[in-house]
Amino acid sequence: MREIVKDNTCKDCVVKSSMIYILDEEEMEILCKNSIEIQFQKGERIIKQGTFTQNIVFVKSGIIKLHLSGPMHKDEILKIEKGPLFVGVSDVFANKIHNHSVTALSDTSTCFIDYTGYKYLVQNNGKFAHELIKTLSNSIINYYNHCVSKTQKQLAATFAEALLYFSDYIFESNEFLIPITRVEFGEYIGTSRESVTKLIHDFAKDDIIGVNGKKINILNKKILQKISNAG
Amino acid sequence: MREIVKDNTCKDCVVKSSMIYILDEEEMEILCKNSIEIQFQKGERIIKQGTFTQNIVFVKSGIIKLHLSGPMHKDEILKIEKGPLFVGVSDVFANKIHNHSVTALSDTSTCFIDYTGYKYLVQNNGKFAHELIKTLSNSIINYYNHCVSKTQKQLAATFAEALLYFSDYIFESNEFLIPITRVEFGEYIGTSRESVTKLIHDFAKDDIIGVNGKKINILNKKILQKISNAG
DNA sequence: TAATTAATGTGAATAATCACACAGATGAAT
DNA sequence: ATTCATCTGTGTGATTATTCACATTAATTA
Repeated sequence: MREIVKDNTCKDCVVKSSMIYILDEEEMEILCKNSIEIQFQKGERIIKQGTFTQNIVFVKSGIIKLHLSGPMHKDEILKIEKGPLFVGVSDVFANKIHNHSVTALSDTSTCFIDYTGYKYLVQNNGKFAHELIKTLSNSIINYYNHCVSKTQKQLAATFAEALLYFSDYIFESNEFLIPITRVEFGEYIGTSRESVTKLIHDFAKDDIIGVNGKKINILNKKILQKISNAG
Repeated sequence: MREIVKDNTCKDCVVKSSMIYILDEEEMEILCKNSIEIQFQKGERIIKQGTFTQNIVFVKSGIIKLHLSGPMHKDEILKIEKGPLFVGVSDVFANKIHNHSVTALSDTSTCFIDYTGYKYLVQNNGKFAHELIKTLSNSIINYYNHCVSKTQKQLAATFAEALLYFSDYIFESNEFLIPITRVEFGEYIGTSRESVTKLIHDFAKDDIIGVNGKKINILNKKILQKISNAG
């Protein structure tokens, strides 16, 4: 973990979320004073569940997971996402305590932003608030759909969907390194490590994917989509 | 379904959400012009998934379900809630189309509010926006927790949790009529109708609950909580 | 490099869940 | 009252997924 403090980081930063474009220079200054740029290595925790909310975290680049230790103290991955995006926002507004953790799945570049400036802008810039509400709303709806899909589909279909998510959204390539272990993959699609192993081998056996450790090759995306849709 | 159009409905309405207290009289007028009070009977659909978003719906009183037809065209109940609360908010801000349905589980009194006034207030009253953001944030976090709990707990624990939810939150009584059928209960806790039947009978056999059709009597809440927590 | 830990693969046994079949109960519509 | 559709209870075999017990292979560190 490496800290870099700069003046006017945000103004000069090339990575901007859609929410930031709404702000003028003065407002950006409000948001960014006391902000700190921090780098995380793969595996490092960015936000820890149960700690007090002090910052909104802007993930400039990198792949991250949102995960939650459930009632049985078993970890579950809520979402896998990539920068640029804000994380920790709902916790800041809902609670004094972070509801879930955020961990880097690749080397990740972030800005920790003191939440007071963020809250000030929400109350004083209607467009900023509106943009945030849109983001939160989308987030809810996506998670509703994700959850229902996971519940109703059989394991193979959920697994296929996850592979397509990596291929089409996260990496935008048919060849990639899975950014998580088999255990984590189980925590993501709601099954055991062993079942993940078996699914991978079943799919490889049918020449749907090529596998070499963490390296995945989508060989037949059509069938993958068919399995995902068939449920 | 019965429509009642009144002038200044909201101002004189005794049922108010926390969000409404923020508004002054002029702002309430903005929100409520073109609002229509509509009554729904048990079983009637209030919002239909797939239709265009035109209104925010304020549920004044009554029990409702949010439900979503999933990828396999199987219905799943996302949430069971009671008024007063707003529904349809995330859909209005995220999309042109309703992502999920809302259906009355008891006779329900609502106000349909044209969303343009609502959006105007979000952009021009920072406190209103802030309050909405808090509500949405809480909603996300609750659903994260709900979902993880449902995934990780065994069926009996999820079922026990649902009974406690009805008893402690929805009805605030140890004796109540389940507001849903066995099929819907399955759609809510993620199992089949048959399994719900079996769970009910198992719990009744152990004298944890008394059952007579839809009528439920919580006989031993301690054990129910223990089962829910044990996972 | 050896020692240690974390991650992965596999088959067999076990458990959970589903799908179907059939019967009875309830309730709304005519 | 009669009809029809929906809702409910219960058992059974089939299907699906989990767990266990190891074996094996990276990855990390002393």
